[in-house]
Amino acid sequence: MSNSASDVFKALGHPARVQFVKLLGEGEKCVCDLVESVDLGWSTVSRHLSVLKEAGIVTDEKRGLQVFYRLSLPCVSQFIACLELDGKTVQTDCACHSMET
Amino acid sequence: MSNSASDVFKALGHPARVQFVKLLGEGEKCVCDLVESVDLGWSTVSRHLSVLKEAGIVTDEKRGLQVFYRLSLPCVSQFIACLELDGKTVQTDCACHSMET
DNA sequence: GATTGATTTCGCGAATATGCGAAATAATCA
DNA sequence: TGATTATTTCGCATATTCGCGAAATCAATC
Repeated sequence: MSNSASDVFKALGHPARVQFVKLLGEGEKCVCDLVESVDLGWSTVSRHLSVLKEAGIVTDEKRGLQVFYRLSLPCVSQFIACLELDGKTVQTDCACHSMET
Repeated sequence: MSNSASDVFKALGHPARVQFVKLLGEGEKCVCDLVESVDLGWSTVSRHLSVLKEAGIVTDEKRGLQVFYRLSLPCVSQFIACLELDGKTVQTDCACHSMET
């Protein structure tokens, strides 16, 4: 009955949040970078990030004045790439839950 | 801007729909099977299935009186299994978009 | 200690999703 | 043809999500 997978999916069910995960796939970013990448206000972006955080998809760390976000569920970023191959190709490999602490 | 990946995620962002995808991972099922697997009325289940269909995650086929659903995006079912390993294990492989027509 | 800069929280109205029962379809059978 | 079974569509009420601007935090600096 308890379906934590659906919480992860729900958290990813918004274009801005997918966009953030894609960017974070390149490495950590501060909120300012993420705000720039999307046509939304700071408060809205912040809320989207907290949704991703609650779902366990990202973590944040405050350094100085800025807050940096990074992917904590790297397989999500790979799965997105996978979806965007759009039915054409057969797949490589999927490193769900890579072994970071 | 157009983020079809987020449409797939949004479609999966409900426990019943994840449940259906998991069952369909075992093979095709008629709507009656899916209704049984969940505590919701027929009309609700039917709507959930149409959400999955619109997102390209399942296809349906009518045979006689019954409608059968099957996964059209098998990697989704694998990704769910992957998520449910819950951070413990390193991953096998992810057959996104297997080569059915 | 007051100010500045980066980010989050709050409260709101508007849009969307959810679940239901009733009615509509569609295929089969008598 | 009319009844039966399986499923979908519709309309409604409730609940959740979205995006915004204003106000609140919080760390660094003056």
